[in-house]
Amino acid sequence: MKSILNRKFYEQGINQIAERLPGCILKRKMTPDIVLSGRIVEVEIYTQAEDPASHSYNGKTARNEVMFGDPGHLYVYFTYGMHYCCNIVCGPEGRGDAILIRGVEPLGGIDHMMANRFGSASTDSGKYAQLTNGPAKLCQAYAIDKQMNGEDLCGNRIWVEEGKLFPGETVRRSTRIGIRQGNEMFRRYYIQDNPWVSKPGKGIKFENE
DNA sequence: CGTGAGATTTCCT
DNA sequence: GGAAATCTCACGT
Repeated sequence: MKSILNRKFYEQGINQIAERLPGCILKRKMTPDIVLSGRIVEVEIYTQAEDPASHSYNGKTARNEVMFGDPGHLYVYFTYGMHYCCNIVCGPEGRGDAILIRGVEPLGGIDHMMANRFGSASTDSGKYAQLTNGPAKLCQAYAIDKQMNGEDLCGNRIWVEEGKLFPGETVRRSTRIGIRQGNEMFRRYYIQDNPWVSKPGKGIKFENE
């Protein structure tokens, strides 16, 4: 069993956390017998101070207050009237900084993920390819909703385990997806060519091109 | 392939 | 009132 990322990990600088998260394993215990797991392949940074795209940019509200709390907790928000997305709160406390998890590669509990997303376990390869390659998709697969908002990632319901990149894998950076402001910053980190990375829309710029 | 509508919460103007 | 850190489905090419 790999080691669980501890509070110290989440108290690092947010850029360093974002660089290290790809390759790490997101796990969620549903029951003592059912643990969902997947490898993080894509994240985005949002910060309060200089980022107009961040929910925290205009200060604390009832919705975003978790972002301002202890690092290493989960910030879950509801958007577009339909979807939940989950973030990892980063430090320091009092500042609204967090990292959005945008894509994971399913590893364990896949039948349960399929049931959470499509209503029943399925072997449909088309559905499987759409299981967790987007922020709202992976939340649905992991059954993460507003009840998980504020959940401690150093607890025993949901956590992240240490992971690494395989030989040949590279973390690249680009501008972020689906935002109108702050879209000049290279704050999206993803494993190049991994099929579970969400599809970039138009207007995305890549670093080193 | 592409575009567009609809799901309907939370926040800001 | 309108936009938003999204996704799915329908329809036209």
